[in-house]
Amino acid sequence: MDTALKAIADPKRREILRLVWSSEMPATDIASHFDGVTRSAISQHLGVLRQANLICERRVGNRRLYIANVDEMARLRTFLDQYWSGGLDRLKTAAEAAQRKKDKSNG
Amino acid sequence: MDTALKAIADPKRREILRLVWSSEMPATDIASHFDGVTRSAISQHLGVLRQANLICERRVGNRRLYIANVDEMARLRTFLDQYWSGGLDRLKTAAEAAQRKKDKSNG
DNA sequence: TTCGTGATTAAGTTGCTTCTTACGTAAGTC
DNA sequence: GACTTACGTAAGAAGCAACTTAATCACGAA
Repeated sequence: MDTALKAIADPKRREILRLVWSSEMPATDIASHFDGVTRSAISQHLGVLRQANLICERRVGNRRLYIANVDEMARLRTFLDQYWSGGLDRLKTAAEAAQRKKDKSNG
Repeated sequence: MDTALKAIADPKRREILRLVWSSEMPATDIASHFDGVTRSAISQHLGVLRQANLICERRVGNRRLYIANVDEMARLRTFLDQYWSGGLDRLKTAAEAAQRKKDKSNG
């Protein structure tokens, strides 16, 4: 999960994810969306995204088509949602613990 | 926004944020929650979080109390929510563009 | 003003990221 | 087979990130 978070922390990689969000795209097309960066650099970004399981690769003849891994994206989103709501959970847990302590001292 | 994303990409910093999520905590207490890491290292993590505007610092006498910056957290969360739903927006925009093209060719 | 405590900052090490150039490989074209 | 296209991988440079130790700063107490 940490790998995925670090992967989307990079703006270029977020942009790549956007490009392959809803439809497949070959590596060359992805790279051509970025000016002043070599194809190799993009290929390495794709490697990072693949390692984070955020994209899927499919080989067709000469080319490799990439598309976002929606499931993993959803997992990441859920993880973050749980993190955001973690503060509330913490408060709740603390309140419950306090209640138990109180009950114990009163029993 | 990028700074904030990179800040929360680190597990130690996420843990720190958790600690100061709902109530202030002095730096020493924060550091004591981490084994095998010096106070200095934690202080530097606090610096990163402060630079990302994710925590607020308050000086009381000798000590510095930290607490999460809820507003900035909310902004970050919104940013990510918009990012996740960006795929749908993309589809929508593409569909609208296609529609306009169609209308134009028919008009 | 001197001392102790809480905490950051400085300096330096180690390791990771990002990038480029150069090379390698597999699939298509002639 | 020779050549091109589409890509990944290797190697190395430059910069950044995380950590440690040592020095420093801010404050309160004596």
